[in-house]
Amino acid sequence: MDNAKGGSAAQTNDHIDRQSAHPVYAQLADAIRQQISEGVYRPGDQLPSEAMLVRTYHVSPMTVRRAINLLADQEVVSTAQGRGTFVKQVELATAAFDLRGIKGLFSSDTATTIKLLDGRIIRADGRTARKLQVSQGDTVIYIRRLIEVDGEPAFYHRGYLVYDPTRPVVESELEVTELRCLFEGRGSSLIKRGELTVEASIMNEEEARILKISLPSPAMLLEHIFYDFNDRPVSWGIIICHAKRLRLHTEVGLK
Amino acid sequence: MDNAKGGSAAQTNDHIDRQSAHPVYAQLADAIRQQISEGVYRPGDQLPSEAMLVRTYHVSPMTVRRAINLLADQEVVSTAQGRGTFVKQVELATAAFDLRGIKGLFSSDTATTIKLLDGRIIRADGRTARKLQVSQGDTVIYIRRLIEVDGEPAFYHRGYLVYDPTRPVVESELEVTELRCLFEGRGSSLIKRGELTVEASIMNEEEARILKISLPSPAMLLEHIFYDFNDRPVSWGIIICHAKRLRLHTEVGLK
DNA sequence: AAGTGGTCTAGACCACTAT
DNA sequence: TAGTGGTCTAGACCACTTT
Repeated sequence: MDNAKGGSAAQTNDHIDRQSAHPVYAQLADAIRQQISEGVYRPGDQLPSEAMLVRTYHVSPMTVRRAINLLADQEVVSTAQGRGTFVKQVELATAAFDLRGIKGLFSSDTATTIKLLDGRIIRADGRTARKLQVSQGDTVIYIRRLIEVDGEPAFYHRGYLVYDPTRPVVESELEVTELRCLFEGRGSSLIKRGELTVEASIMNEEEARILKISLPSPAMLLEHIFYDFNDRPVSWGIIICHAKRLRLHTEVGLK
Repeated sequence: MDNAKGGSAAQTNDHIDRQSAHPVYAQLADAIRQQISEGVYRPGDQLPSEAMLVRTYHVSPMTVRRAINLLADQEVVSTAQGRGTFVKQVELATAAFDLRGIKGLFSSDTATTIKLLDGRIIRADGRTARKLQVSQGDTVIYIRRLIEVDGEPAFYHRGYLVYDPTRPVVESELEVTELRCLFEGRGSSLIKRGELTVEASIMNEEEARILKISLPSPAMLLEHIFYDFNDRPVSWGIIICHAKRLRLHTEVGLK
């Protein structure tokens, strides 16, 4: 408005498109992220104050706030009350690996089948009893599954479920429950939370035979345990696969 | 206000404390999360509408919005324009493992030392040349480090840095740069982004000797590559450790 | 005292979904 | 058409940091 005179100062960066389907706060966040990526603002640098951004981009304080919050959530900037907003340096510790790769195996058009190798009632040994918070010797359901991808054995799953006489388990259920559904987010609504641990391992003879892999072979081991809404364990188990099947990859910093 | 009559209907959940240092939006998010955790709202259930929450908790629409956004970011609920807000089911694929455990080794009071085993200029082999985007045979800096925790060998790091004649590397720098700093978030401000890959492996003879581990041994392998603000590779390397040193753990769902 | 981020209001308007 | 989430405004007030 007030730059009628001295026209040459036209900025190239205050182009917020009000007509766009892309929200203003996201456009603003993108604009700032872009400038960081281009090196306009370097790690450690202070960003323009929120008031300044309000004037520069002609948006309301709340909108600027939201854009900054977005960048802060993404670890791109950090804010300090009373001091300012600063560009963050790359921090390895915040790198996060996810299991979206595995999800693809189930949800997409990949030919993934789950074979039930074994499913029977056994008595819990010490380890299983501890994990499922039952007494040693109590009956639990033991299942072994083989997940095949494109006709090749890929994942070998051994799991233990608490045996609930009031809710008998149908065998056909076992084949799909708890794995495909959990990865797709259609998990049983009985499950409130779970814990996952990933660890490197060396495949043993049985695992190698089932997965048709020659020894010795590095393996990735995924242990999982799920709890219901009473915080009681529901199931515990281990998924094992060849190291190459479960490579965790992530990126830090800006693209 | 309008519940002066029929007093018995006093809710136990509309207790937003305006005096608290805990922001209202966070208190509201906590209250909703708590009710989900208690089973008041089950996975798949629809939450009260935002307008309803405004009336129930006597806060402004923006504040409700922010609370819901928080829960949506945390994968606790999902929103659908025109339909409503719904409680999410546990989804394994969104589980994210981070490296905060490693950070603790460096930043805390743990006795962690970094020993430079080797640091010299070599000619890049095919693999290194490809990773660092230089020509095969070009000079690169090769370093080997041993990270000891509480006097015990813990991580073995082999890295390659592009050799920049304009910015000679001091040996003492090598001992700390790029590792401690990167984990603590005080990484060189020259680095814009990086890629990390975690993979299971079996320790080879050299690695086992340096880490003082008997073979055979499962190992976790962390490959990393960093880029500068010109999107040119700066360094590439591999950190290897015993499987038990790098166990990735995470939780899904609600506590 | 001046400048910074942090929260919150009380609406308005829009886009989408159901009926 | 009514109800839902989604965005945005134009401030106000507060807490904190720096000078």
